[in-house]
Amino acid sequence: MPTAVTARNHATAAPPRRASAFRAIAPEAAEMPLYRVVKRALLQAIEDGTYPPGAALPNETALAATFGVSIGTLRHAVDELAADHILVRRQGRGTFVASHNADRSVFQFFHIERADGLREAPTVELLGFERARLDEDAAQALGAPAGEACFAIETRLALQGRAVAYDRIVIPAALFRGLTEKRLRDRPSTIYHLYQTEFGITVVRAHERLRAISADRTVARVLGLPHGAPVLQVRRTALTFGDKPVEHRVSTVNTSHHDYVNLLTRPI
Amino acid sequence: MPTAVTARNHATAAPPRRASAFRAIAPEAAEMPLYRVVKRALLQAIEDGTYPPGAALPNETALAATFGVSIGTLRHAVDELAADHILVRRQGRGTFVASHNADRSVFQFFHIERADGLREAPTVELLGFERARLDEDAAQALGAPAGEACFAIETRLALQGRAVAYDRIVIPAALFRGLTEKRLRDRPSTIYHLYQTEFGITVVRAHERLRAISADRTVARVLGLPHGAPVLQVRRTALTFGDKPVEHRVSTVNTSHHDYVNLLTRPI
DNA sequence: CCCAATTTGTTCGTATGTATA
DNA sequence: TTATACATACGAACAAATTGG
Repeated sequence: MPTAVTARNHATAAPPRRASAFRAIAPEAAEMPLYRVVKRALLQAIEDGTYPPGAALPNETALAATFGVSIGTLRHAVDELAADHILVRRQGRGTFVASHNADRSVFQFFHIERADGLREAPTVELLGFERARLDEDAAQALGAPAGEACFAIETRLALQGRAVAYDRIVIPAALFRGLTEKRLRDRPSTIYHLYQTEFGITVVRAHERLRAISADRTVARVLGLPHGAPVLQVRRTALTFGDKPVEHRVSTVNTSHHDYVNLLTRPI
Repeated sequence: MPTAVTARNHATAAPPRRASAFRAIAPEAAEMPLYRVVKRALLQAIEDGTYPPGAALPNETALAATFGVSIGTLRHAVDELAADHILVRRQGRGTFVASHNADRSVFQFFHIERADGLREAPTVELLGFERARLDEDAAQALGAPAGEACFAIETRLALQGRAVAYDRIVIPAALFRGLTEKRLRDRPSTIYHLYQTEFGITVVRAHERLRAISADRTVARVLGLPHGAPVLQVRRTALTFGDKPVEHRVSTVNTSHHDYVNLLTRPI
């Protein structure tokens, strides 16, 4: 729950701007603007489950009162969280914690579309599920020691019945305690939705590094390509709050009929 | 020059919110919020050269007065333009029209970096320059009829002396009247800086479609790769204001030692 | 080195418009 | 229709960064 703080009066006499009780509980934020302190507090409340995914936040007036800031300052904080896809605002309804419905996962994290521009959600087929140990690459990506316990998941993604990508996913076992092949197979929605609803892990952003490689035997078999065919390799690190890595994924994509699409910067 | 408008008083009596002279000069914006009308007017002023790249805008108080809006509304408009990299704000100095210095071109439009994460600006070598006619692909990307006159430019990009990318650039001749190989070769900075300073064309964003292909003879020769090696093909359409396409570029990248990097969403 | 002027950044508060249930 | 919530717009005061004297 966000900490209640005493209201401050800005225009009069001159209460020192940095002396609010609110700031006192976040000493590391000493020289941070107030709206950013509020943003952090909201993030913290989302992380610790005070406001779970899909939940509505209190209205702006109430939130501002809770934090002891003006509604303008509160809105500034919420604006940034909305820009980061952490919150979703809906006029007339409220402000909600973003949840990993199919749309979000597809539009924010899935970048493959047909060469003619048709965009749709892939069908996912589970090819493998096993307990394993982090190899060097995955360990580095996850910021964990090599050899640590993990789950290794393999899936094949298809668009219009055509196999398009072969994904090898590595996630730390410590974060996903109790994951079983059955739970993974029976998930009703995307895998990021499963992370969120079953393990309380919300993927908020990711970075990807791409290169062209030749299909090895495994890739060729899974994607139905000739051995040695050029394929796109996408290495993704998915991050949760505080830029903590929670998933390492290597996608190998057949780009004969599909493209990886990158829309740079925001539209005007 | 931004059009001066009579100031409106919001809090009192009740002058109809939609009846300002400002709105009257932009009838298509009838149902657009005021801050967005201001944003469009600023964009227009930047496009038509009232505020050229690098120029300082009048200060916020003056701009707000010019448009006849409150400073909060003016700031809302400027905020969005800054988020779009059209304007750059500097506390204590002013607000400036973004210009295509090397940094901007590199950080906003160049996505190749060494596999170990080292990021630097490429050295560019001009391989070819000729007048040509738009082929089907380029015509579609540029939204122009095939066969129209264009310039076809070929460059090789190197990082630390190693050839990394082979770029084929197509730009409409009509937009770049007077471009010569010498002017291109003698440019002091990036090619987008040349577009901006010599032809008044500012690239504000772009979209890219990526796929893996096999190096043909030309690519193999230019990049020093074996024929058939897997390479990354990046097809970029660069856009200016109003999402008007101004450049079509096909980059072919040797990703043996470098990656194409995509940082998804904004940092928190 | 410090001071004053200028400009954006932050914060406050209030009133009204618009979408939703 | 009414109530609620976010969206837009107004205005004011002070903080912080920059520049030039």
